[in-house]
Order: sequence, then C-alpha cells, then structure tokens
Amino acid sequence: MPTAFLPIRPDMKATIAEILKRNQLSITESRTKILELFQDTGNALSHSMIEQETGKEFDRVTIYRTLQTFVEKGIIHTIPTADNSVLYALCKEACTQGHHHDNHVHFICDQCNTTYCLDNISTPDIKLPKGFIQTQTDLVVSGICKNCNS
Amino acid sequence: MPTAFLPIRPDMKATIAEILKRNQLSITESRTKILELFQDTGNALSHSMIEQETGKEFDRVTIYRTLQTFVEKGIIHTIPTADNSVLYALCKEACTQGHHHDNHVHFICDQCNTTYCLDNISTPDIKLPKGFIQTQTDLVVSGICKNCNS
DNA sequence: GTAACTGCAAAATATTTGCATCCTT
DNA sequence: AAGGATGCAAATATTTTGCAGTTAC
Repeated sequence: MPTAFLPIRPDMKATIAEILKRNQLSITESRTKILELFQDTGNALSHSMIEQETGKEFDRVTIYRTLQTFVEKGIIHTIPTADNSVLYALCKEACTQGHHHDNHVHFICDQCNTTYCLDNISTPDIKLPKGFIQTQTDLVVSGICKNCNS
Repeated sequence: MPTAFLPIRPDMKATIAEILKRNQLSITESRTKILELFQDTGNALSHSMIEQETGKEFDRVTIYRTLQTFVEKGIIHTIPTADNSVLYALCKEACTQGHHHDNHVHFICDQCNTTYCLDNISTPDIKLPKGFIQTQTDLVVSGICKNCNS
C-alpha cells in the first residue's frame, strides 16, 4: 500500500498508457505527464499546481482541456472544498475501474493545504427528509494531516 | 425598541437589524436586502443569484463585499459544491447564535439546482487514519429534491 | 491520411483593489 | 463630524472559445 511514496517505476508508463487507451484517449505528452503527476503525488491537485509542477511545459488551456477530458472519462474527479477552490484527484478505484462515483472521504489539511483521498473510508448513509432522493455524497473533512501533526 | 416608522414586516426587519447590530455592522440597504433575501428563499444563493434577485439594485462589488463581511462575521457560510461554484447560505443556528461551524448536511438538487441546508441532519463522526486531526466536516448530498420529485 | 490534440490569440467571466463620494451613527 | 459603506473605474485572475498548425494512430 505504499504506492504513494514511490519514485519512478518502469511499468508506470505502461499503466498510464493503459488508462488512456482504456478510455479511448490518444496517448499524448501532456496527458501522460499530468496523469503521472497525479500518481506521483497521490494527492489532489489544482489547475495552478499542475501548471507549476509541469514547469509551464504545457499551455494553460491544454491543462484545462486535459482535466476536463479526464473528468468526463471518470479518470479523475473534482473535490468540493470548503473554500471553493477547484481540486482534482485521481483515485484508485476510479483509476482502475473507470468508476464515476467516488464515495470516499476527502481530507484537506488546514496547515499545508494538501488534500488526501481517504480511499478506504467510505461515506456514511444519510437519512434524508421525505421526498429527497440521493444520488451522490461528498464528504470533506478538514483539519491537520499526519505530516503536519508531528 | 424597534424603529417606529417601519414598512411591511416589522418582525423581520427588526430581526435583520438585530443580526447586523449584534455583529457590529451598520444597517445599510444592501446588507438588509441581501439578508432578507436569504431569509425569504431559505436556500443557498450564489453571487449571481443575488445580483439577479436584487434586480441589479446594488453594485456587483458591493455584493462581493457584503457576502465577504457576512462570512467573516459568521452570519452566512460557504457551501462546498460538487461543481465548485460558490454558494452561500444563512443557517438558523448560525443566524441566531453566531456559530461559525455548520455541521449540518447540504443537499443540492441535480434538477432545479436548489441547495438546501438540512439543519436537522448533522454530519456523522468519521474515523480518520492515525495522525489526522479533524476540525470540520462538510457533507454535501446531491440528488432530486422534494419539489422536483413529484 | 485523418481525426484528434495542442498552442496561441482573444473573448468572456469572475474577483479584487483604489479612490472619491455618500450614508450611518 | 467621523468612520465606515458604496459605486465606479480599472486591474487582476480565471475559464472558455475559435482556429490554424501539429501529432497520434
């Protein structure tokens, strides 16, 4: 389960290509690099973070379009945040199975601002008032993360 | 003593004035009208909705500043949404007691896009991984609301 | 070769800031 | 009267769109 910390894995490229292929997307440099970034960091990223981390290698617009495509294909998903900034995250299930509904909890650190996908904590069932039908649940917890708490 | 020369709904005006006063804010037309709007609709509102509903009576900037002030004072709060649009809501507890933490569930209707504060449903306790400290929980459920479901 | 993707330019939209004027207290 | 609030202008930031050139397959 230490997948989050790993450096460069030879088969990672292959995996990324597979993800793209599986979703009928052509394998381009921007898509590969951006997906790679999500895998390497393991955390949620914003548009500007991606712009930074890729060293301005890609056009701002390309990043917008890439993220949009990934969201449409269910490769990544947006995370609702308390400050309403736009965050995207690649999650294991979504990544490997193309799921669209991510029913896990997200955690945002107030200190370092990192967002974690807590994949193994699923969202609880909520009993809604009469007449309301539930299709999706987003749960965001904020506080201090394990790195800042030491 | 409430003001002597008051129009339509003395009760509500007084209440709104009280809220402002309690928060050391001067009672101005924009603040009163915007607060009134939140009370009247009972739902979450976006900046543009407010602009619409107030009939362009106030400057765009004034609305931004009013909302920001209200958030700072804890009169309203932002709601994290799945599509990352910025929504604000006045909630009963926050309104009457000045609470800052709103631990209730929000519901967004996929059909009519209305956002409800489900004040009487509180957020569940989440067991976080070791090392994580929780300070706030935001839970947003989306689906079909009671109005659209009939 | 063709369809899809990218980069550039520019438009459209959203948000913030400075300042002079007006309003609340 | 004084300080805060508003409106206007403009700066800044964010996101979208059109199109021509390039790349993946």
